[in-house]
Amino acid sequence: MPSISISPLKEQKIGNLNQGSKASNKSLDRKHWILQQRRSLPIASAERKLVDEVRKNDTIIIVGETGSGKTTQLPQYLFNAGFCRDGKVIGITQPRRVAAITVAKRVAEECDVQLGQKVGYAIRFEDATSGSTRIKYMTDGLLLREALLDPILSRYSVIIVDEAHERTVHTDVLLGLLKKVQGARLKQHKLDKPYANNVVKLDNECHSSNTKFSPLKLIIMSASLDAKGFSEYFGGAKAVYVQGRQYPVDILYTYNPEPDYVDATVITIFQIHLDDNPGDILAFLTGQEEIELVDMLVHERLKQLPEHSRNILTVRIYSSLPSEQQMNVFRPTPSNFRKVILATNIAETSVTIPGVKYVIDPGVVKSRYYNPVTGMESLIIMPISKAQALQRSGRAGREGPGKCFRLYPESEFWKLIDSTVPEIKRCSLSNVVLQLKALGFDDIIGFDFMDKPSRSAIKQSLQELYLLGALTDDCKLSDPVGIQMARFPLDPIYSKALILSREFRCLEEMLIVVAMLSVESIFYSPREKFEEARSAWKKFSSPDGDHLTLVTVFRAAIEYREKIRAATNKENSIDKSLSRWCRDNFINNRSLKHALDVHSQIKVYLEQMDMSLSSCGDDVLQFRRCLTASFFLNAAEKQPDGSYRVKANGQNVQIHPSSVLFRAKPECIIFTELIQTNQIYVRSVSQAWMPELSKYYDAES
DNA sequence: GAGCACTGC
Repeated sequence: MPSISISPLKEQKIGNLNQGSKASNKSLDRKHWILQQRRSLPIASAERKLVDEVRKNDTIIIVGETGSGKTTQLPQYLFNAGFCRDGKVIGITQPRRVAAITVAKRVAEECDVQLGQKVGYAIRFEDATSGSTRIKYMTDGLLLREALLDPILSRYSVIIVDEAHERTVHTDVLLGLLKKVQGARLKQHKLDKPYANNVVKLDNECHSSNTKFSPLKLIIMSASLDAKGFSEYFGGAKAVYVQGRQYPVDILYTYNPEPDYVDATVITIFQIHLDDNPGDILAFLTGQEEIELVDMLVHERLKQLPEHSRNILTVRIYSSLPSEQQMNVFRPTPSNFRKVILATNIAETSVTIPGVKYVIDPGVVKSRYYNPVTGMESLIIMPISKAQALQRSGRAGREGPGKCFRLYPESEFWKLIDSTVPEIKRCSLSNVVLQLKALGFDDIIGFDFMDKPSRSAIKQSLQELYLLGALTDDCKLSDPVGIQMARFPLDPIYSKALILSREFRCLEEMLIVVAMLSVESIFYSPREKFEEARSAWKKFSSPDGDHLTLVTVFRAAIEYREKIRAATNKENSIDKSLSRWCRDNFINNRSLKHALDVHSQIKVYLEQMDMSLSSCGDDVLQFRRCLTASFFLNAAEKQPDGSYRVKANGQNVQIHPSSVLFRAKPECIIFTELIQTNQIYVRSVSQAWMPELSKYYDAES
């Protein structure tokens, strides 16, 4: 693999970005400061070299550690070098929404333009771009959606895939797609012969609309030091190394393996607190329960310390925690206190907490595991990868030299796998397969993935899509069902439910169900207020099951919001009131807001497809029929012992105690979630409608 | 009568 290294220390003049705007002294100071900041970034000295490399190569890999400035600077360098001529756009993808927004804001400020003009961003539910946008930050999933409408991504001259080392499903599918697009555009460019039709088929002969396309420049940016995999995948693409800005972190290992990492974490916290210099501690744990346990243990042992040593403040952070409580980690620590942050791997990449000097890494993570044979997903605690260990220790060196305590011997570290198994190899592929089919790739097993998912996982998804009617007998996308399904940004089974519910005249109800099922748990119950929460939920509960219960919650929220809206017009106070309503009813505010967003987004899609919202009103049976027809793959029958047998595969399951049907135990159920913890549970359960069900399982009945 | 890492369209 050819590669070059770039020294970060030499300074070099950078392009003129402040294009003659008059400003006050204060903002001149700010601009001067920004320019200073930009010039001092490690990447600044490499501007000319990088631009040269991009000119010379169609694909390059940029390896840059945190703090190198690659995400904010490179697009500006390329813009100044003329890569946006003829109105072309530089697109930069991010795995996370927050990153796309914050980076775009920063770059807009650096360029001294209004956000949404020259520099903009686009994420689901939010488009801050315009016709004049030339540097566009977006989530990788969104670019995939864009490709459905414009398969050769004709607006873009350059696409930068950032954080590629994270290897999310979206990143992996995007890499495969971009490779094809690049090939197709190059071929077209060389042919130099415009085609009349507007059909593009990427996996075969390249056709395009009657314009000539310039080649697509591809830049893959990764923070992991090993660029080999990316380079090989892109035919030996050149790798360029850019140094980061990171303080040294001392790595300390234990002499022997720790039998109980929770206990070892608590001991290490106190060891640091009593023996080491001031500085906050970040401890990585696997989940909510473990975090609560460690928090309790720390406070217990704190009582045994002399008064003057009790100056520890603990804060917890994990994703299902309400945002107000998440914000606690950013509150300044009282002087003389040491902050101990107990976090899941949300603190690995998504949230950066200032002030951390010590990291405690027990070396484990809770991770999703998918069994393609049973189609079941479960969460298991497993060892992290070397790359992950590196990422964790790096959290101690953001502001100064730090220390990382790995709660395992060094010999164990070397046994860890190099990098985390890409998500695409451990999740259901139904959505991926549907998207690829819609993009024109018919041969999924032969698709050029960077890491191929297992054959059985692909076959399982093809089978499911076929049963849902998205694929024809010869495995092509069906018209119109498959095509419509691919358009919805939903799980394929939910898309199918929407399409079916039109026939059953209950699209309005199904749209609510699908929106509510597409988000994290709607119900929020703090452990200490469990009973209170349960009685608050009672008023929403429906005897028919959890799905109509969700409909009731959604409608109650809308009704409440409209009532407030009638009284005040201020969006701000409407939001506040709705938050209060959520708190009073033990509803997760963030999840509900998300569901409202999904609901309105899908509604627009439905309108575009001329599917009008029809309601079944009080005809609950009609809704149950539709639910049964949509989720017949998820039907289960009661067994003599009160457990259930899934009709499609004979799997034995239990109704989860959180379901409204937990006690009622009807003869036959439909479920929309399957989860394995101590037992195999189904959640979100409704009564099936037998006559409808027998249509799908008539051989048995 | 249980407990769900983290993202994303």
